[in-house]
Formats: sequence, C-alpha cells, structure tokens
Amino acid sequence: MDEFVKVMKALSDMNRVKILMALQQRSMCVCELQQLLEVPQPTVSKHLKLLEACGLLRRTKDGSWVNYSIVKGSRRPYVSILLAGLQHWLEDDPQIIELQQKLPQIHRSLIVSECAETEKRADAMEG
Amino acid sequence: MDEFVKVMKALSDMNRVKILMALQQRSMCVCELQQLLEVPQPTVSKHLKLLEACGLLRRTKDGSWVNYSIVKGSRRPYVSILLAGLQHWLEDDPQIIELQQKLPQIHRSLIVSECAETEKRADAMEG
DNA sequence: AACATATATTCCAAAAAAAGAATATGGAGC
DNA sequence: GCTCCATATTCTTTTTTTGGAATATATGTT
Repeated sequence: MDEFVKVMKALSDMNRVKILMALQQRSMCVCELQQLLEVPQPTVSKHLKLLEACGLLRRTKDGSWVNYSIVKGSRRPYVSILLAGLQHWLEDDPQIIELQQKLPQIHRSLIVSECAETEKRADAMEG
Repeated sequence: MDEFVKVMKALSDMNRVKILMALQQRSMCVCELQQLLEVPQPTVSKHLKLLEACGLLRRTKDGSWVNYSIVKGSRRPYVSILLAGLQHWLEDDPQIIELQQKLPQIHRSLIVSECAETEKRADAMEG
C-alpha cells in the first residue's frame, strides 16, 4: 500500500509525467530532459531521483552523463500497466503533443551550441 | 494532463485509496466510512469531497445520510481502468485485507450502539 | 594540476496538502 | 418551534512538496 501510494505520488506531478512520457520514446540524460522541460537542472535531477526511488526509472552512467530509462518488467504489476496506460491516456494531451514535437530536436550537444550562439551574439554586441 | 494529475493525486493518499476499495464492495455513507477508517468525521468528509471533485465518486442523499458510490463508466478511460486495477493490485495488501474483514461489521447504526455501550459502561462505573 | 561540463546535493523560501477543533447546515422527529 | 443526528465547512496549525540559488561531486580535457 505504501509503495503503491508512493508510485501514485510520483505520477501526480506534471513534470514527472512529462519525463516518463519522454523516456518512453527513448532514454535520455539529465541535460536533454532539462532542455525538453525548460526547467532548471536541479529540478530535473530531483524529479529523476524521486522517480528512480519508487522504481519507475533506472540510471546508467555514460562518461560524465547519466542516462535515465524506464524500468521494464517491474516486479510490481501496476507499474508496467500504468506506464503503458500513460501512453494512450495522454496521447491527445496538448502538452504531451508539444513535448513529442520537441523531442526530435533534443540532443546532448544542444546546450553547448546554444551557449556558443549566445556567446557569438554577445561578441557581436560588444564589437 | 491537469485532470490526470488530479486523479493521481487523489490516489496518492492511503485513506482515499481505502475509501475507494471499500466503496467498490458497496456504497456507504460518511458515518460508515468513518467507522471503517477510524478517523474523525471531518477528515472523511474532506477526502470524499476531493474524490467527488475529480470524478471518482458520486453522492446521493438518503434522508439525512449521504451515500457515496464509485462512478462507473467515467468519460475518462483511465478512471475505470485504475479503479478496476486497484482491486487486484492491492488484494494482498495487509491493510486492505484488514479493511475487508472489518467491512461486514460496519453498519449505519453501529455508532449509535457503540455510544449506547459506552453509556452503559459509564453508568456501570458511576453506580 | 587547473579547468570545463554534467550531475547531485544542500539549504532556504513558497506553496500545497493534511489533520484537528470548532462551528455551521440541513433533514427527521417531537 | 426545538432538538438530535449526519454531514459539511471554516479556521488554524503542522507537515509535505516544490522550486530556486548556491554549492559540491565526478568525469573528461588540456
């Protein structure tokens, strides 16, 4: 019961639902999710920690990146059912549609190039 | 999305989950649920109000009693699925088992007779 | 070693949720 | 009308959750 309630609590936040929906398309690292959700990095990390703590996500390291992915075949029956359910329960949701349109444009390097762009612009203004 | 998150929030409280499980056996009034959960009456009323507000329960009046019952065939697909899911996801849960054992002993009149018992005992102590 | 990048953690303030006590409403019966 | 009972609401306090800023860790690069 306690575990179940914890999972429900995990699903009762919009950012976390978005994270789960996104990760069902493909695994992602923190900085990709940060771009997708447009929230500060610590916020993303904290949500991910909670989702991992209740068995919805797992993390694997890749260099200095950390990839998060959906846990398949959880020992709790409702976890798989809920995750699968999310897919069609929210497929018509405007925010999820927007998320999915944005998804293909998200890459690890994007933050870097954005910074580069910003610097270029800053340089241009100075010069 | 907002609606979905609201429903998840509704399910992320132990008392509310208990209420839903109990009402799937049979409809009940507030005072019955109060006996079942062993929490103050205003607490029960507030949880019921929240569950009604997000479309999980409906209320019907019967004299001065108010019966709450599960909403069947909600227009939101996930509502029916989640309610049905609760049944077997939590069937082995100790707290739910205890709840179900207690359920047959719950009646509208029980509070009254308990008061009577208490009074009898009080009388006995005084005499 | 110094530095940059990716991520995690801590600390603090704001907001939301929950419980409890007291009170209000509303119907039933006298 | 008044009184009793079932339920709802309000108000206050406490706890939990959330977000933001700053800082820490860890890995890779030069």
